[in-house]
Amino acid sequence: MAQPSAAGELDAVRLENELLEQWKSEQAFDSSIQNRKDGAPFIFLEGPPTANGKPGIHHVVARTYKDLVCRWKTMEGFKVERKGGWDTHGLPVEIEVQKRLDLMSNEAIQQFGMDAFNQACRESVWTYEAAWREMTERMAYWVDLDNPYVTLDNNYVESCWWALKQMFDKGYLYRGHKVLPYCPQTGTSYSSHEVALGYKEVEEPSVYVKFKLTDEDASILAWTTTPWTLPGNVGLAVGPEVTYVRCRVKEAAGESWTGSGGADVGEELILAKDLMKEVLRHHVEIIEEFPGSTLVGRSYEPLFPDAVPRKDSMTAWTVLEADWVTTTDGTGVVHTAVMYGEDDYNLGMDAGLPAHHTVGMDGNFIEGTHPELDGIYVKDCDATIIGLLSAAGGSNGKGPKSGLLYREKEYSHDYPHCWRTDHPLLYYAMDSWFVRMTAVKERLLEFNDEVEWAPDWVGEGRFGEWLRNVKDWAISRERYWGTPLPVWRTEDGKMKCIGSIAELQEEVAKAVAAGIENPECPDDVDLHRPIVDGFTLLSDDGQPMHREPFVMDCWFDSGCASFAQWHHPFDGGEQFDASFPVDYICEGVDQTRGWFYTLLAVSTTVFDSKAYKRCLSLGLILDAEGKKMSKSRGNIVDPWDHFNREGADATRWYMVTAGAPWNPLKFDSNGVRETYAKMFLTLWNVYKFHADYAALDGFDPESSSSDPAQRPELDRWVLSRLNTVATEYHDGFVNWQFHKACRDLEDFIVNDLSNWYVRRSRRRLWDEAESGDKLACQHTLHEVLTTLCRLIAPVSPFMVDIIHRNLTGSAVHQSDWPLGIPGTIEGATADHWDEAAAKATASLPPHDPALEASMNLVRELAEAGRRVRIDNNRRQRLPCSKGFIVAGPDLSAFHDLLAEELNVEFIQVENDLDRFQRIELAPNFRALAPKARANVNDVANAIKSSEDPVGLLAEIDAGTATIMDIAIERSDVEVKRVEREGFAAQTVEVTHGETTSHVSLVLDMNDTPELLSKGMARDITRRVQARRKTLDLALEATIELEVWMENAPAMMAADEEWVATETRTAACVFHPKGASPPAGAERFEVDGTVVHFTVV
RNA sequence: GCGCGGGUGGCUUAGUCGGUUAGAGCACCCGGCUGAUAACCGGGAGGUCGCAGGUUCAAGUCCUGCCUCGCGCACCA
Repeated sequence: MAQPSAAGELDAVRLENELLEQWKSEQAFDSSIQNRKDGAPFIFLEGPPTANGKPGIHHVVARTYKDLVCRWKTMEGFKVERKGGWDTHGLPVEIEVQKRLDLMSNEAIQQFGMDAFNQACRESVWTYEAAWREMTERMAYWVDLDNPYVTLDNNYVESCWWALKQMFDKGYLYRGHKVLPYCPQTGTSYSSHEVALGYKEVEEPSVYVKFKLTDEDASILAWTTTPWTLPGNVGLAVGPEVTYVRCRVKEAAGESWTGSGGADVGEELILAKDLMKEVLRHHVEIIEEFPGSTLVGRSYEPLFPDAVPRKDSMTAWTVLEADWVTTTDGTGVVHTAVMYGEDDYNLGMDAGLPAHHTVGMDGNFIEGTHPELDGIYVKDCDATIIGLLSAAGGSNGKGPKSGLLYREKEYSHDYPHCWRTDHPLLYYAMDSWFVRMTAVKERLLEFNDEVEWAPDWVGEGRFGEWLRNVKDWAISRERYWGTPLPVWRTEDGKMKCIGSIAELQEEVAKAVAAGIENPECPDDVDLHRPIVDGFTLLSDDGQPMHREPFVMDCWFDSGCASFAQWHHPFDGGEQFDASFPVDYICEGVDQTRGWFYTLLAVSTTVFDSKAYKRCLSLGLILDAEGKKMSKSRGNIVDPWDHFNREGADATRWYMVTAGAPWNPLKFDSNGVRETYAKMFLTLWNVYKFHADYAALDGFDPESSSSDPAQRPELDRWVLSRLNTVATEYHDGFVNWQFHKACRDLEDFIVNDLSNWYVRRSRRRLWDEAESGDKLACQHTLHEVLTTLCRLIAPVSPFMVDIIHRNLTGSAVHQSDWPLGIPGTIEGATADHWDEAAAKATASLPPHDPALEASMNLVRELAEAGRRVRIDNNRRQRLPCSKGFIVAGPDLSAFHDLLAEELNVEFIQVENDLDRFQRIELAPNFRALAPKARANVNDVANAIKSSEDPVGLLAEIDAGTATIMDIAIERSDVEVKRVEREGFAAQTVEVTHGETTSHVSLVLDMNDTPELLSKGMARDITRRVQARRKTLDLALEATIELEVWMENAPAMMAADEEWVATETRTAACVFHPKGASPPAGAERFEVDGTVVHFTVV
């Protein structure tokens, strides 16, 4: 029944594609959850991607880690449901549609019709859904894409409304007028976490401008990097404590002065004393010094007299004081344009400056600002403004002959840009809605402390720092496609927040009853613009209320995912209660200010709870050169390149082993190939070795048995190694060290399993007769392979399922984790379970550390033997009569194995250590240093270079050894035994727990006729085998062999026979000396012997 | 500018409490081994451990400053 069939050649891509079909028809994903329906729940929450962009390799990375943990936990017995999700609202969608329909302004959209526009958005959302689905399925990310949560669904939106109403009722939601980063191209303001996405270094003209005082012939100098804000200037701010100077220009500027601006001799300028050197390009004399406070109240000439109406402001175009003014930049005087800077705005409101826009929402100067500027995009006006200022008398005609520009300087700094359109953002005063995050800061920090972050420094450092500086969340957008802000407002500011469709219907009915006309509001009313804009509600005092014309920041939508995915609180109450807060989320580190934050922000303000318990924050994906992958760079790696070449297994394994999950991953296509060749090919060949012989022999693991305790050392060794490696692997998973876990497991497969166990076991399976030894080997391979399959399954799910199915008849993804299934234990939760009970469910082979240590030594000795031969020029195939093992633990159980590996006739244990070894003493610095202090090096040298180490050691043991007045004790030195010169020997150092010992291997280099004959037989055999292979003969095919030799050792009959048997020769002829070989015979030469042979 | 994380042979990387020969893989060269795979084994070449100071008997490791890359922050006027 579970009898394996032969493996066949590996075609990873075909294998994976066929398996995908099988999984689909078996509903493997679904049953993997159903199998655990009684298990403790482990709650995963999928961060919703946007389906209107193509999935790239970085999505594969994130999905690998999501999938890995979910599969692992499932195997551990937990019930891990995985609802897919799609983020469907917001700017990315709108921009895509705007581009396609050529609607690059808000007017254009409104002309086109909001209704039609939103319909286009709704469709555009799914542009790449098929591509996402294909990628997701192909990489075997198991997630329920058939019942995903979708942020545009009415139910989802209704839950978001509900959440907003909770905030509203708690007083966290408020309407404000603030200066916000604003993008005129998209016509929307941004929240700080969106701004953070778009900082770019730019070089811009900065200008030093003269503000001519009205009552005397002097100008105050101020600096700005945004010349376009100058028409809006209505004030200057100085630090009251800062020392300013008034100085007079003594002589014209030097030749080196370039660029616009300047000053005449005799002109008087005012600026901070500290910044004179930095700013001034003229020789000046200081006329007076004074604190900023004496400047306060002075008035100056507006730069652009018609740009801002004074209205009733008493303080416009005067000097104000502000304590945040410093002398680190500029002139120590801050140009204040009320509407275009946060500080400016606050200062302006306090001081009563006129709040008047000189720039429209489209980013162009408003009519009436200045004839040369009106209607032009502000960022295109730098040169014009500089020109106007520089004219004689300046832009207002009241300045000095030299104009109002003192100096121009290119200035490079990081400036926020729109993360969608790449345009510079303008700080712009506007109406907006906020969530009062500052009110819950302490709670945010407390909840964050409870989250298990991987790596911890993202939580403590990066995210913690963000929370400690938390700002109120600007959640409204002047856009069309999104969750509408459910707040209705009267003209005089009375407000209602609607938290459900039912409530909306109720309010609409009320309004209709009061005679306000309204469209129908059915149960399935579409909760989008413009439908919701059409409803007019009634305030408690009988006034009409209109909806605030905003949509929500789309990050708010995804921040509601933990409950909105269940339509909480309207539906799915139990499901929500049982799954909040979630156990695990995993996204790129770029989500720190994105989803990681909004999830916590929403859960804190709505539920006063954290939203997730564990968060794996992944590093950025870079290209092979270490550059960020981006469409514009054209260095995006298409996952299909690898899915179709090395397969998803290798791609996933590569990603996990390439580095720690939180480190930036340099994605190297070669690395995927290497992983395929090393890890998966090796695994397949080990499996093939087992399966092919198992099929041949009709091996059935269930109908035969082999007591592990009775198996040969080699078997018990590999099983113990498996135990050790599996345990460490599991610990790695627990500690998020997936990379280390997988690297070690790969090393086990390649080194221990393939290169030692299988290599050493090959002949055991060639035996055609049934034997206990063969059975032991088959059972061992069976156990090792099935356990490996289960360990690898969460990371790379394909090949191991094929192997597991063929070996056991069951799917690996329905099987149990070899280290136990805590999820099935009575009373277990995702966080706690009975450790002892969990251990009892583990299924690992016996652990035998002593055996592992011995085998380790054996392997070292085998390697030492090869070194000895190379050092002594003795070819590997020529046997030695004796090999001596000097010192070390008892290895008699491995003598046969060693003899074969070393190609010696006989292993002898040498008890007289001094026959082949001598002693070396090495200083133990750690012990010596405290005693010898500064002399430690001299003492150490004396010990190292001792002429008579044996004598010295004897003195030390007798307690009479003294070097440089320091008594040397046994613990001050390490005794090393090394091979004596003149022998064909090598010494290896082995550590057995605390103690290290030195074991030497000595080979007897003397030849005998028997040895020479044997060696020659092996050489001939090896050449004939190679010939068989090139002739592509079947394994069981027999041949006819003829051999001619010159200058050869005499061949023993037994050796000639051995050649015949090994090479499956029916008729073997060794021609006598002197016979000449036919032309075309194979020829080779070894140690002076020339051999010809023919194979027929 | 401030904060975090890096910088180790051509490439990728390990390096614990500071301990004296800085370890591995890929690639390269030489040799060996193989009815064993795209393999394996041995050896070799290749390193100013970003730079400069400092602490120490001893620094890749600790301290200070600087350079550089990445990420994050922002009241930058």
